[in-house]
Amino acid sequence: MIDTLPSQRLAPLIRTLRKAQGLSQEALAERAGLHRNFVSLIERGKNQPTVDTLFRLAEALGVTAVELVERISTANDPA
Amino acid sequence: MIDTLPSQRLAPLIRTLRKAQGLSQEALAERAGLHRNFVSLIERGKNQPTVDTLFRLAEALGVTAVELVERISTANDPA
DNA sequence: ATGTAGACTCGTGTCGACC
DNA sequence: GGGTCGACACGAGTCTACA
Repeated sequence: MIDTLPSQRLAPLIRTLRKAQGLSQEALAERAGLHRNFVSLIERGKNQPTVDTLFRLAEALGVTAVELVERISTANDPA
Repeated sequence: MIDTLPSQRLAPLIRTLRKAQGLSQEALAERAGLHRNFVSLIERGKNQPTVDTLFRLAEALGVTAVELVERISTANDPA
């Protein structure tokens, strides 16, 4: 059973993957066609993305959306 | 390359899976803790869910969120 | 049982500025 | 480079009602 909300598990994962790519929030935002502030909010779990935005973030991070979802679906710490 | 938006590919898939479970929109909505109208909008591609809502829909459909995302990530028709 | 319409609340997502 | 604030447009999500 997963008690934490997916979006809360997604937040730190985005940050981890972004740093693994050596990207700044600004660079990630530009790649994903999003605003810099929004990336900041997502990484801190203040906002959660919609489905389309999730896919754009995944692509910008160089991973598949499936990979993102897999990692926030596991019981272990995704980051 | 995937030109169609994920949310647009998700729409018919939700409907297919729901019918495969023999559920009405109402029943699915109740299971997922959503409103009946919202399910109707999603299945017709008028609205797209957020990440948390996607997970709740997946669970209510008896599949994993990973499975949903896998099927809307393929080049083939997910439904 | 589904689609649609309207009205509503609140969150997503943008933008500029500042720290 | 990142956090935060305020303001904004628009979309997510609820609800009632009708076809």
